[in-house]
Amino acid sequence: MPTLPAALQATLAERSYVLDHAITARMSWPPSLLLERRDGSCLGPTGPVLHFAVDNQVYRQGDKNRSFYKVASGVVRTCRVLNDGRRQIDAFYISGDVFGFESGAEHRLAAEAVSECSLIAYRRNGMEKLAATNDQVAQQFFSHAMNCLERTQEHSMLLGRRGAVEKLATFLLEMSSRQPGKEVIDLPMTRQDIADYLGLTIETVSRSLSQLERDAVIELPTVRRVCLRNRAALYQLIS
Amino acid sequence: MPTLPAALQATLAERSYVLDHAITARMSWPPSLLLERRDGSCLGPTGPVLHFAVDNQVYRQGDKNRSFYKVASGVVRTCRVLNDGRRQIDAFYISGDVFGFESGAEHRLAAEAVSECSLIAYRRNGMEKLAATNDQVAQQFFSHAMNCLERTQEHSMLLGRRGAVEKLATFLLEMSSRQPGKEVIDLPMTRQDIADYLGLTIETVSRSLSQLERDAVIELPTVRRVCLRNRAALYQLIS
DNA sequence: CGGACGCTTGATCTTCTTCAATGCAAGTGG
DNA sequence: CCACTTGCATTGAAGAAGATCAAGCGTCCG
Repeated sequence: MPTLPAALQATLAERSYVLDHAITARMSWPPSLLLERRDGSCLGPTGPVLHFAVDNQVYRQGDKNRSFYKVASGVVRTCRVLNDGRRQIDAFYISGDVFGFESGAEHRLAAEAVSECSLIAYRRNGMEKLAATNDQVAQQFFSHAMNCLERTQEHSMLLGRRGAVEKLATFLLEMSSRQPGKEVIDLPMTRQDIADYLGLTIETVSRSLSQLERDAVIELPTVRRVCLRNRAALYQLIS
Repeated sequence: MPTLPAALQATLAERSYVLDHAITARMSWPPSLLLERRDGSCLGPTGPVLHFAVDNQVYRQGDKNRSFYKVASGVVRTCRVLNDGRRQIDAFYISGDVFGFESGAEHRLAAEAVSECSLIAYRRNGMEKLAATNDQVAQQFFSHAMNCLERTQEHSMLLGRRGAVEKLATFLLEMSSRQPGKEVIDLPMTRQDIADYLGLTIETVSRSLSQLERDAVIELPTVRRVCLRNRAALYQLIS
């Protein structure tokens, strides 16, 4: 998914929802949804643009499911936690991604700000009415659900059957594919977040990264920045 | 999900598709879809009833995605395998469940017969045309996709953050909920299948079951039959 | 400068896997 | 009907991967 030009980003922050993901919407993982027309008018009944500080919750597990959201800037994670504190992060969402799209009356996953971020809220019942009358919107919703499903299935394979280093390799390539063109990846999330996404501990994440650096597959110029030195090796790791 | 009366099962095998899952379709995991009208007429363009012997493949990873299927009898598994042979089973499908519902041009998961089974095939392009003109069908498809998504997300939590015994406890309760009323569960799949579903090895599955039996939580009258002696203990395990 | 926070690294421990042997039930052929 | 094979399943012992526990390090920020 192409990142938006800075000017457009700025406009976005000003509550003008000009986006053009029509082409990419169907094919790519990032759960993008075309919620705006080309002329900039809004397709559905939106709520306000919301701002969240790091680690603030957009909604909790069990919260009434009234809205879903599109990331205007920043990064969001969705996750589930067991009552003994173990956490599984389901996905990370970056600029342009849509999350919080669930069918039940309550959110089954929590959503939290990984970094400072702004979100556009979409009222769920409004959008559902819209989908009922607008086939294209309904199609978009369906498409979005299927994309999420396929990605989650892929994630299950990862969690169930891959070792620590393989998990990290997969993660890095996934992150890379979402910041295309860039050879140096920015990791907006903590090691704990990565660990909870991959079903590992922070220590194992750290060790696996060090391992990859020792093997000259990656470089870690700073702690939150990764340079993929040997993509082929990474691809081979995930076989 | 209620099992069908024997007479109805027989009729079904004769290519008459009288089913009535309308009420359960929206709420339960088993991915049920209402593909037949109450009067017995078929809602969409179906293919034939197909029969598969144990371990036969309904379709492979990469096969053209032309149909999806409803289980008339028997059990089916969907899975992905890595090229070194590691396998992750995504789900088991029993009588009444719909599987093979994907949006891409090719199947990303394989589907195989766990036991001898018969399936009703539905042509994908026909159903898509139908969905485009029939809102109720489109709604069913969407609903189905969301159900699958939620179940897969739950499964991710299991794979990433639960220990062996917890995994088994979850699995047994899940199986139990799909054979409601029965205190003795039939496991139609092998230990290897269970292992690949839970991200474990057969040995660990076996040991965990023995463990649970030693703790008087379950009983194993035969190797493929489990009796839940202490449901409360199982629920507590999954906390 | 000092503290807080997140990250790394090492040592040890646990859990699960791997390897190998045995058991058990169903099916086959003498 | 009974040996014999065959295909799961169980069990034990050894090993490995990852978790846990415990320092230390770096960087950011007051």
